[in-house]
Amino acid sequence: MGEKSEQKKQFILECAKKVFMEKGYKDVTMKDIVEACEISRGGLYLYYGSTKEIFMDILHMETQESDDVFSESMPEEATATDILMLFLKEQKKELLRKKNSLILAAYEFLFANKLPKKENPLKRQFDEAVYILENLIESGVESGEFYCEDAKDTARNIMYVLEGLKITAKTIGISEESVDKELLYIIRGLVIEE
Amino acid sequence: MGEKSEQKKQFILECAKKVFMEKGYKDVTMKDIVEACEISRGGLYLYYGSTKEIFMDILHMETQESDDVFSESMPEEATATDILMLFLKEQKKELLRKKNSLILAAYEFLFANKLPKKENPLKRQFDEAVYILENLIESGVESGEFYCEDAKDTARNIMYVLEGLKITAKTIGISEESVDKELLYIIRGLVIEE
Amino acid sequence: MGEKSEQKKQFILECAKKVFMEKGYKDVTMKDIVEACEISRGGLYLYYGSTKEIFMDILHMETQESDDVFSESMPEEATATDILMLFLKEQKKELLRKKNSLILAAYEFLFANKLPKKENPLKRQFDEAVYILENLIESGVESGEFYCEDAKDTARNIMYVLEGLKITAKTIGISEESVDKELLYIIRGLVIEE
Amino acid sequence: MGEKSEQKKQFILECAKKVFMEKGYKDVTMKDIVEACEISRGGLYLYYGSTKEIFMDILHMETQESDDVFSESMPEEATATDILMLFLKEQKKELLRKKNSLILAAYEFLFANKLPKKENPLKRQFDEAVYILENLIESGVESGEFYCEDAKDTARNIMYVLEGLKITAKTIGISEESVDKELLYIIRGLVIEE
DNA sequence: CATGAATGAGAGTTCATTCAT
DNA sequence: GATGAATGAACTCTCATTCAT
Repeated sequence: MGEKSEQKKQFILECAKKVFMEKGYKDVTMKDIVEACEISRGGLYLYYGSTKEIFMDILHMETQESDDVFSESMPEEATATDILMLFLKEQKKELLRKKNSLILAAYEFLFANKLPKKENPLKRQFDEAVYILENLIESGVESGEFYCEDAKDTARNIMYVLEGLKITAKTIGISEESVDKELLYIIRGLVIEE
Repeated sequence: MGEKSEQKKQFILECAKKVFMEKGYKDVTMKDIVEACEISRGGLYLYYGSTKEIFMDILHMETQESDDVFSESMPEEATATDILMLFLKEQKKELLRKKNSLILAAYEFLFANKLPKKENPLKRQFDEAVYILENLIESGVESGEFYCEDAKDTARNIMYVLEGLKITAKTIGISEESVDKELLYIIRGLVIEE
Repeated sequence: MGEKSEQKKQFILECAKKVFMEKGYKDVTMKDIVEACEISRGGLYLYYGSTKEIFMDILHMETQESDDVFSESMPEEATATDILMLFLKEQKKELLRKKNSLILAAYEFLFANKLPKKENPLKRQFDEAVYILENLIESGVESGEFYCEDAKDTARNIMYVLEGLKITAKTIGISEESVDKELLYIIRGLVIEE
Repeated sequence: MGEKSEQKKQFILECAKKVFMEKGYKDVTMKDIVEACEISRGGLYLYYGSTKEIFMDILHMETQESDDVFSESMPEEATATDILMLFLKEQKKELLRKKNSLILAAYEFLFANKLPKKENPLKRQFDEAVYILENLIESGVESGEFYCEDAKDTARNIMYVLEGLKITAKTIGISEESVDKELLYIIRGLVIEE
């Protein structure tokens, strides 16, 4: 398969992604994806043999693209607090998003397919986020903005809270107010108020 | 439906529960449940019209039974710390359990069926746990065991962390060590060390 | 599955047999059989999971029924020569039959599925025919009708010739005249002419 | 089609032959042959429109090449008995061969495609073998090695036995011992023992 | 000539659901 | 009430065949 076929794969992934965002993982059939791509039944099978294959590629694609939150569009003189606030705001936006989210599909996928940790893109994403948060916290401590005994432990704790909020949002539902309250709790545990 | 029919329903729920624990929610077919109950196909339809109906009843049944953690087998003279430790230990046991858990099925179910908050048994369960934790924390503060500015906020935070650990365990996997570290983090944030 | 289901199976086998006689083995699909039986797609799968299963049952059924050639409708005073002639005549009829024959399908089936000898109904049928022929020849020798050095060897040889005629008829074709000539050759090698 | 194209056809036939030897006739798809030839899907269709066309050409090719058994490597002074023995030995080798045989594919092909006798290469091959055997027997009779009333009839009979052995080997299976016994039976019916 | 991506028909198989008994 | 045979819709997957390049 040459370059062209790589383009087609990309095209399929884009179309399929919409389907997964709409229907989650388990409910999606090859037929759904065929229809979303507006290609033929057999045509899809030239590139992918199952929804699982497709979803794994989407997951890899997605987790590659992300984490740019921190690097992108951040002014030079931003304080650690600024960055933390921005990060949490992004997370809030993501977890309150009703549509256009792959989270549900990703969870469903991981329920059904226990990946070895090395190949689990969400594991990588989680660990990376912890690492970045840790550095951020340390820099905040240095600059006197934050108080924190162990940056790594705190970073991890924040991530678990965020995961908890995410799954809560998707299962029992959560109000924006509740999210705000929780994020504030995090911030208050960290930032030194004057 | 008479009493007899209520018994039969109970019987079906018990059998179906095993299936859901085994296979999650989405993969379970009426056929699976028929086979687990060793009743006839038509027989099952006399009581339940879909796996969804069945699972909803199981969920209600389960959330009714639970929360006994706190009330059961707790000596009179137990301190708030004792009770908290016991609670967290229970949670740890639950979230590390590989089999015999309905968590996955429940998540899958809630992904697929957005219930109104009032009817969502997991919402009730979450709120109850928060309430109980809150009281526990307050009593710990009163007894001088804990330090805490806002018992309700802290209780909620702990619950989100636990939810985060639960979903992490089921998706990207988590080691017992990591769980312990996190629970310790919670305790250290609360208990006044001498 | 009770008695009723056994009847249904019989019914399916009868219908399927016609299909196999028509189309051989490999070309027959479950759909063909469904249509021949005039039942539903899923209905067939209640009884048989593949054309292979069906054909094996047909083969067993068929080889059970046969070999009655010798026992049926044979007058008491029939000589060995009479019986031999009748047997060969039956064989001739069978091998010249254009339609209504399972031979082709059976061959195709055995090409594709190497059965262990014990389970191969054609093996049993062949061996039985050899045995019966052997006894017939011996009785002919005793009565002075036949000359033969070794009845078993001769019986076997005759069966191989018949097999050769059968496959020839089905592949390169054979005229009735050629069959007659060959059967005559067999008879002349056995019967003592006056 | 030029010479070059004829070469390509030859190449395709050689590759396809291996596939047919491996899988028989019916199971072989154009895709299989494309893969075996390592050419493009469309490329194959430039030369052949179906597996049937391909197999017919292979069959013609094969039956042209054969029958060299008698002509090849036969010493001048060989007796009729020597030659007969060699012939039967060759036949035995062929019919016991498990792999690398087109017999099965040829049978399957002829089951599915009733060729007019003139175009049936196996018919030609059979007739030629009868003719050669007939001459051999006559020469053996003349040299006093064989006893035989009608050489043509005997030749034909031998060929049917061999066909019978061949199909038996491919369907119900046959042991080398059984083949030997049968070949011995043929020889004893012909050769004058001293 | 040669390529191989694309198409769509068709086979296999599984289940939710019904219904005569 | 209870049964389980029967139905048919839906999905997966594979190929023969075509056609733009």
